[in-house]
Order: sequence, then structure tokens, then C-alpha cells
Amino acid sequence: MRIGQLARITGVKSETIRFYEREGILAAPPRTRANYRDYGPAEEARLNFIRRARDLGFSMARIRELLDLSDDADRSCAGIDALARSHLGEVERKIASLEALRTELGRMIAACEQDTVGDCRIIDALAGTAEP
Amino acid sequence: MRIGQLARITGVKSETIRFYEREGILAAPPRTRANYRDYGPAEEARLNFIRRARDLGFSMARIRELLDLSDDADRSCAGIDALARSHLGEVERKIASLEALRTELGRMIAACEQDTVGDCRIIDALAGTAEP
DNA sequence: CTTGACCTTGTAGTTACTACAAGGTGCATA
DNA sequence: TATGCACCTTGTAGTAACTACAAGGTCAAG
Repeated sequence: MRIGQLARITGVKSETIRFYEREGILAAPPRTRANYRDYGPAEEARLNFIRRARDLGFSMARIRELLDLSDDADRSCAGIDALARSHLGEVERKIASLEALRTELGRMIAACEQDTVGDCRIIDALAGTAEP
Repeated sequence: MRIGQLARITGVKSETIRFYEREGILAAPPRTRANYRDYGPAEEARLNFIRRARDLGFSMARIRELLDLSDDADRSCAGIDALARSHLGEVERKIASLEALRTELGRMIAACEQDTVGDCRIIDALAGTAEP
């Protein structure tokens, strides 16, 4: 598939896909006779991963690490373990923060259903969670 | 408290705090005789909120909306409800993605504990979740 | 009364895109 | 055959959200 179709499927702009290739986060695909990039389903999955990880607030550097975990199948178990644990910690902190926010948003919606406007505590919901 | 102390407490750089003030996301605090910014605990909570929301991948515009929910106590219930529901949807999608990632990272760590390197499926973990 | 840690404003650099310009490719249609 | 038209190519420049640095003012401690 060409870059335009991959862009439509994943919701990532063609320019951004080329940018990821320049950054080395997405491998340069084979080219057609007309010098067009030719992508397969593996690139689609990888691109979806990158897009969602970015949406979750992970930096390019962090995403590069996660992709390295995935790419280097045969690296030391100790290395995989340390990196995976570090990422797991970050993921769990993010989940905890989001759950606090979800609870508070749910509370506000419930109050609205009863026409009780009630004060908003979303700042407190996130202000007290662990260090990012 | 002065900007430096607020920066140390929240982990947000002084420059970034001034940037948030310029952007109108953090109110301009009173000044001391020496023209130094003078912050209280309310600003600390608000700043912690902004920092964590950014870490979770929310844009400044989205954070502005969340803070507006908190600031305008007396706005229409219908308005609060619609906005809160939209944010709740985004929060729930992020939680689902992070939980898939957490499961996969946990699986890799468990495999490592048994010295079974096992293939990494973190790309698949995020590639198949709902639209961001 | 100066040293040093802090503050002020302003400008310029970084990251991760995003848009646009100038031109090549290839298929359909007149 | 040609001439749109949508698509692709590279490259450069602009945006969002910081981040760093320069040039100078403030003030408690020695």
C-alpha cells in the first residue's frame, strides 16, 4: 500500500509518516518503480502503536525504547526485565491518575443528572496522585 | 511562596510556570514589593493538575476546558454534562490502551522471570485498541 | 557593601509535528 | 495522444509546548 492509504487507515498524516522514517522510528519501506513508498500490514500495526503511545503522553525516546523491546527479540533477559519494569511503573502511574480523573468526571455527570451542580474537584483528583 | 519554591515543589520549571501565565492557563499571582510573583497552595494544586494532565497526553486546549469546568462553578448543567462526558470518553479510551500495555509488559516480565525470553507483543497490545 | 541566590523580562533554541512549495508519476477520460 | 487529476517525491518553513540563556534588578548574610 502507498503512503496515502496508510495515512487514511491509521489517521497519521503522510508528512508525519515520512518524519517517523527520518527519525528512524519506522523503517524505510521498499519503493515501487515510481519511487513511491510501499507499505505492508506490519508497518500499519507499528504506526498505530506509535500514534497511540504518543496520545498517551509517551515521548519519542520512550517509544523508541518500547519498540526496541519489541524488535530485539534476542537480547539479555536482565535488560528486557529492567526496561519493561521501568515502563510498567510509568504505565501504572498513568492509569492511577486517569482513574482518579475518571471517578471525578463520573461524579460530576451524576450530580448533573440530578440537577445538582455541585462543586468540581477535578483539580484535586489529579493534584494528589504520584510523581509523573 | 516565590516562583522558585513553587517550581521545586511541583517539578515544573520557573520558565514553564511563567509560560503558563502568559498562556492564561494560570492566573497572574500578586507581586511582592520587589515585584516577585507570590503564590499560594491553590496555584500549587492547579499547577500539579496541569503537569499531570500534560503527562497523560492532554493538549493545552483540552486542559483549558477541564480547568474551565472547575472554574465556572455556575454554568449550565447541560454544558457541564456534555463537556464532562466528552472528557470521560477520552479518559476511558486512554485507560483501556494503558491497561493493554500493562498486561503485555507484565507478561514479558513474567516470561523473563522464568528465563523464557518469549516474543514481545507490545505493538499488538496497542495497535488494536480504539481510536484516540 | 559586596557576594550569591534569587527574581525580572525578553529572545532564541528544541521536540514533535504540520503545512506548503515545486516538481515527478500514472491512470482515466476527451 | 494529451491533458487533467490525484497521488507521490524532496525540501523548507511554520506551530505548539516547552526550555535555555542573556542582561539586569532584589535582598539577606557575612
